[in-house]
Amino acid sequence: MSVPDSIGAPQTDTRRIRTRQRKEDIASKAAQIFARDGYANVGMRDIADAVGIKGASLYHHFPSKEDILFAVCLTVTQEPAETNLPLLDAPGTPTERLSSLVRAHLVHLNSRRVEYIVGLHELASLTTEHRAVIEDFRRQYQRRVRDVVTAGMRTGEFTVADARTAAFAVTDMLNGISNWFHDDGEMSIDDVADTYVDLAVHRLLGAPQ
Amino acid sequence: MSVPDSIGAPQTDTRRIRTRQRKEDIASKAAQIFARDGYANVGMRDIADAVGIKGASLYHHFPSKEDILFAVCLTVTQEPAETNLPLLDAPGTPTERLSSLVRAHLVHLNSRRVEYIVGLHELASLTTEHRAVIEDFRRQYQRRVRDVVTAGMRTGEFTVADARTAAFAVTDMLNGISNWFHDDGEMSIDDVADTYVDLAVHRLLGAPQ
DNA sequence: GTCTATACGCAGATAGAC
DNA sequence: GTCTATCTGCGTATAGAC
Repeated sequence: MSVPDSIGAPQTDTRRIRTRQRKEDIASKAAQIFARDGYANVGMRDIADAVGIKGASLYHHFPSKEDILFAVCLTVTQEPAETNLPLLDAPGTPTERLSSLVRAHLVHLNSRRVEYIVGLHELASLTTEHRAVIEDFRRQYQRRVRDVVTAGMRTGEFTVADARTAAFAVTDMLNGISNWFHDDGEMSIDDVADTYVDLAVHRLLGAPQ
Repeated sequence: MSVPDSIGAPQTDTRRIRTRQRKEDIASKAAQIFARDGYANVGMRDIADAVGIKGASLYHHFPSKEDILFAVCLTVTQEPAETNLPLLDAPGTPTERLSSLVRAHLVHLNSRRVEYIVGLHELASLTTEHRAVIEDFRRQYQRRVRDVVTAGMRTGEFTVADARTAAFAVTDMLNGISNWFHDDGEMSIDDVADTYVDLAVHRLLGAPQ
């Protein structure tokens, strides 16, 4: 409200944004290398090289190497939980709502493909505390998928017998894509999304059409 | 043929078998710890402790830690390739043959659950040469699944549009089970196998019944 | 085949200047 | 916010006796 604030705040914000972008750049570059070589086989110096700074400078942005891994894992668990799950609360049938989630999931997976590889493979290298946070997000996501499957079973749209197993089958199908899909292949991610809505929602779960 | 041979050979064989069992014991114990803590976070001393010997003694059985990992990875790629894939050459329709493969795959996965977790998560820590061997087995397996899907599409049993994508969906579903299935839950592995034959072969691929 | 003792290189992390 | 310099410990692997 006061004059000092209105002058000082923008500068502080700008600096904060630049710092945040640097953090995101580090996490993004690190994810690329982690995905290719495995978290444990990557040194802080390797990450620093990719960013264009020296190893010690990384510690200005992250307190430890494990915190970089944690940031990468959050990207593929917190972001989908916060961005995709609300789609399950939108109006529409279970078929429509789950189809939206599948599409959103695949768009996100495609935009963060290396992060998904890391997040699905390197959980064991997180501290117990960080791992618990990540697994909470995953459990939450899994539970919401299971719940919409149960909802579709109640309406009669989905014809499977066991919601829990079917939900695992669906999420495993979706996340598995990170291991074989490449942007430069014959199919676009939208092609894959169309195919997977058909395979998972209509065929596997039995939704009409 | 000579007397010395007929006396000496059994002893040598016995020793060879004992040595092999020791190797398998080491690989099996190592797989358990790798699956829980991650390959890179496990020391040779940890493995040795689990086996009941000292760290240095492991080098009598394996030339390096990475060779233990390689042995574990072979268990979940070479064994299924050699044991399960012949089921696809047996008499029967594509539906029947793929259903046999799915059941055999899940029985094997259940008997080697921790090895699957390791084999699916730690490939990046293999040497380039070993990794190539493992990926060859996986490609071979994936290709044979795709081929039987294609065969089923030709006979009209399977109603999917793209064999490659459908085959990935099926194998990703199957392997994903290693991350959530536990022997002590409500379902037996045979229950899961029945469910997955239904979900993957009949529902997802569209085989009648 | 297992042991004790040890070599030794690497990688995560810190100190402190600029 | 990045640098140079450095510490330090850990963990794979080896040597060689039993």
